[in-house]
Amino acid sequence: MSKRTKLKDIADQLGISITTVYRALNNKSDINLETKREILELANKLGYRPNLLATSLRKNKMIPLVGVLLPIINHYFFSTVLKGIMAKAHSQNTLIIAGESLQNPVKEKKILDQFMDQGVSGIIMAPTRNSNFEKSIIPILHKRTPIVIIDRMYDHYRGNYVLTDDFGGGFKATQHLLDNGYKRIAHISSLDNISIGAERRKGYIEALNAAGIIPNEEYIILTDIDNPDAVIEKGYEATARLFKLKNPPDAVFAVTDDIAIGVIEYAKENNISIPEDLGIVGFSNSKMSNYIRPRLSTVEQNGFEMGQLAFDYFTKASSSYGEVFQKTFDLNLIIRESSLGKK
Amino acid sequence: MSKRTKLKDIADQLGISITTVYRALNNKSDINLETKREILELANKLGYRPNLLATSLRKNKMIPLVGVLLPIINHYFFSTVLKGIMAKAHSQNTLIIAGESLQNPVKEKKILDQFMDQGVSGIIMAPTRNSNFEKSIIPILHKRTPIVIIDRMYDHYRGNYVLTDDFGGGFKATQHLLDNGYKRIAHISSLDNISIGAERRKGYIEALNAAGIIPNEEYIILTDIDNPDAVIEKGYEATARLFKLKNPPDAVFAVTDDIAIGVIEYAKENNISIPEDLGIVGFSNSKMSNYIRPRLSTVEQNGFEMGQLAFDYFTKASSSYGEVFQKTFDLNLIIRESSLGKK
DNA sequence: GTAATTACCGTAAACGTTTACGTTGACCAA
DNA sequence: TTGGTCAACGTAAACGTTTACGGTAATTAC
Repeated sequence: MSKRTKLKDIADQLGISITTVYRALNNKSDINLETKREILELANKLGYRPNLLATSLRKNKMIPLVGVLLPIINHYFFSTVLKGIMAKAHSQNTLIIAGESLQNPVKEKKILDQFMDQGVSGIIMAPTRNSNFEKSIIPILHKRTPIVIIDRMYDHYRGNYVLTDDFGGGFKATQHLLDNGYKRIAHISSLDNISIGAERRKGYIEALNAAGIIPNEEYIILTDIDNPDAVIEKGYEATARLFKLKNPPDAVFAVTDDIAIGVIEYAKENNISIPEDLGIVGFSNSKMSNYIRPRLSTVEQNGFEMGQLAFDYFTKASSSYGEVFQKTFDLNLIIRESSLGKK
Repeated sequence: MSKRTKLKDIADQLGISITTVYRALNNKSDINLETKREILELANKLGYRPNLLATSLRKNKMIPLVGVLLPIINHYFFSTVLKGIMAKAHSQNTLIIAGESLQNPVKEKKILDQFMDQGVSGIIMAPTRNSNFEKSIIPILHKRTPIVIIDRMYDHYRGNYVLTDDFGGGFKATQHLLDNGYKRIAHISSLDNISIGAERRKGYIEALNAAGIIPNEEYIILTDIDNPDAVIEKGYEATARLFKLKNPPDAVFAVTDDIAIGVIEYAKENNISIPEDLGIVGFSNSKMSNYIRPRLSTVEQNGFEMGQLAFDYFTKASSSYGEVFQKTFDLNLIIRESSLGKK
């Protein structure tokens, strides 16, 4: 593998100066046409490509670059977050380098390192695990690169973030089911390592408590939602477990719309009618939730808006010293057919 | 706006050398603890951030960067393509800068320019319009940056690409409807500016011709699918138009799953039973297509595999002179409930 | 006492491109 | 001849960080 050719290589081979070569390649004046022709020919032969690091350094102009790290890319909510970030970024001539952690803390760390190596001027990320805080975030803070956390939270994080009120969302969803007459409300949740799952579960439990209902351990199922292509299936399986209980639930609050769709799939196959026999509420207002039948009641999450705000926070954080920007969006319940109450 | 502080600023203010400042900020040895403390304090006060251009230039280390430009980001097919590209890229320590053209040729050109300015070592893109070839692509080829076109085509493009056989897909879908007894098959297509729409439409027409059926102009509706959030609605409207005809169709081949879902929505609202009164086939095998009822027959497109191959082609093209890599995937029909034949 | 070690710090040259400025020789006018 | 103009090219200093190498003073060893 030969080294990359630079101006000096061309200059040396032709016995002329770097400046002349530069002039030829950049259409500057003060150069003989014949010389120029020779230079262009050799440059082409050697496959010369300017080193943009040197160029930008000298010209003191660098396109700002922001790293965006999300757990899953081909997922409606996260890809919409990315869209929101991009909308703002493009309007400010900022480029986005995107990475997918696939819920893998090792991969997350590696990508963040690459972001830093590449010289991003900021990072917007949804952490995979609650446990990766020190390894992933601290080193970045130490290099004074602005971070904005989105959607998910670390316990000890005190920096910029754009979150949603997952607790409140879980609370509202559960209370809505209670209000519509459902008594035995189950909850299909994620494993403990993801903050959003824990928060929504807390909201669910708190809503039950507020109604004087003692949460039933059997009604809470923790399931692995790491693999996006298998989540619906996971929801199906969890529902199957719930309906094997002596006293099955009459409603399910699902931590995710995809889980809820799995619940619906199970109900359809087993002739359980929704919402009469089983009320369902999902989470995120995915595109699908509005077109499945019965149309799925869900908690609205505006990924686009969140992404835009996250980028705004990055911008602000970049031009301020130590100031911290934080926002937790309230979540609205979208009531559709799947939770309209028992017959 | 004050200038960005550099090592020299700190060195001057403390009356020491740049090297010492450097040692303090990078945890090198050969430095007095007290000096280090002073430097860190001042650096923090001045908000020092290393210039990563200079760093990378000096270290002669630059992480390879590939620009990926897609029409829409929060769309199942394209986000899955992106996922495929990333899977390969991450495994090879390559970073991805992603852009969204939103079907806007001006935006497309601008983002491509930014990619080049940033110094990408390659570009993978799905073109927005058939018309933007010269403005967008030629300048990149001229700079000898490898390009891989994905999913969509330019008429005069002769470089690397990863496509699907949209013509064949349209043909198979239409023929399948014919085989299942549908006679009056309509087609909801995209506007002419997008190559995939034109190809699928050709396949539809060819299949009719092969069956000895003269395509009916009234059954072909061209609709704008640029705005992803409105596509389902567009499908709904197009269907409404079809059913206002004296002789409405008994089947619809939709250029997109989202369009097909709009068709289904219309059918449900108007008590048109699927597949008995109306057969439907979509395109792309979106996640939703398998969970909507009736489950949607569709043409399978493996975005993940396409993305992976596109990245492989970029890699190959980078290390070869002039060799061209091209692949057109055959498409399989996935037969589900929405096209099972007339009663 | 001298020699060797150590802790701390500075000098200067890189990385590749860009640019202000200077130089050379040719040509022409007076 | 002198002076001036112009085309064509070169010199050298930037951009900010990194690093090989050298230097000084103070400490330790013998």
